[in-house]
Amino acid sequence: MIEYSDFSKKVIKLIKSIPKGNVATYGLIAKLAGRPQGSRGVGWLLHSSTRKHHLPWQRVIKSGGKLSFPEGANAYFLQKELLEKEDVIFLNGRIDLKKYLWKKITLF
DNA sequence: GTTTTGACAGTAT
DNA sequence: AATACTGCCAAAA
Repeated sequence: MIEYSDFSKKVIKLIKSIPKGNVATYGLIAKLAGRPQGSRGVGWLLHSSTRKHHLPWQRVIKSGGKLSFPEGANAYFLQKELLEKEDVIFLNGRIDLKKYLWKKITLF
């Protein structure tokens, strides 16, 4: 049975490990997965694997704390709402990465 | 095996 | 600040 690449598996695992109330950027995920510049692969995997693995895709955002969708898109508001439900507050349309960026610490 | 797509990031203009 | 261009990676067609 063919499986995903190590990169993909790591990405999936990492995303599943994002604690509630935290967010991660594509670049960060890619970096942790071993491909510092594979943010696009992460994005692809994310939307592609979300069906198979119930991934918290809403916790994965673009650099700078911005969502991956243009304002006005239905998915944008959906994601925003999901995040706010998890105590992630939006400031001026962006997330405060200083507070919510997942640093892979999880030493709660 | 080559081309296309995809929910990106970084730099330059 | 906003846009354009480039670099990068993985999966599907």
